[in-house]
Amino acid sequence: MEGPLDDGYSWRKYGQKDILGAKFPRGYYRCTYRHTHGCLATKQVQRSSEDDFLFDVTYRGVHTCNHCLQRTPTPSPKEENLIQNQASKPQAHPHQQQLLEQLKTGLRVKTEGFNFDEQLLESSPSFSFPSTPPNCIKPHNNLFSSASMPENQLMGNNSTTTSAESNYFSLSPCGVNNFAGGLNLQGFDTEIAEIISAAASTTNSPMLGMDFPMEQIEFETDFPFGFC
DNA sequence: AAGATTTGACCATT
DNA sequence: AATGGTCAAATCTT
Ligand SMILES: [Zn+2]
Repeated sequence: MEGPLDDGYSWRKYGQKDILGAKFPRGYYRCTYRHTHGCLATKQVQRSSEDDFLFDVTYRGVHTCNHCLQRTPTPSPKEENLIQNQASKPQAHPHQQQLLEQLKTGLRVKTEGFNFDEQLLESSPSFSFPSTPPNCIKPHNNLFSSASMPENQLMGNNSTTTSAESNYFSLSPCGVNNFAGGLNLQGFDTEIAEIISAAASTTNSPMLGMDFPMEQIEFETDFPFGFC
């Protein structure tokens, strides 16, 4: 029924747990192609305690399944409005939805330096697996960045989804995480390749018009073998 | 029959 | 002992 919007990948649920403090259980998913293609990407979905239509989604690992043709994430299209969310912390960056997409698609993102977009764009589907080769693609540094993008989706039957995409993007240098928002990644230490968490709001209250659905993505990278 | 979900047991950490 | 994450058998869906 409702879950966070589709992120374009296909996942297989392998567990669910009640988490202390949370009113809803957390679902554990791993890439459908784990065995067939050895893809180790996983994600966790947790419905937010307070905002009922918010979901925190945490991605871990990158997809190495070049096969999965990822469908376009969620709804389609285009849209136009964006809403800045209240939230906020980060600086908003206007253009870059693509980024998001990429993010979502999991193909990494990170840019090295600090800043910006341009580079981000490069990360494209072309290369795929980071697994082995550390560096290159992914940034050698582990910085993690977070972005948020709002998205709307109506549920019920008709789904019109309008969505906006404004995103915020923030990067921080090695190690520190500062996303205030909502989640925390607990320790990042060992070997997590990459974690991305996103909170997506899904359906909203049908009637009320506003929700600002927002989706937030955060992710953390660990040094593949790297440094930092 | 094959693939996906559900769900409690089981394991690792703290 | 309490938590969070994963496994796997039973079950449901294609
Ligand atoms: Zn995958």
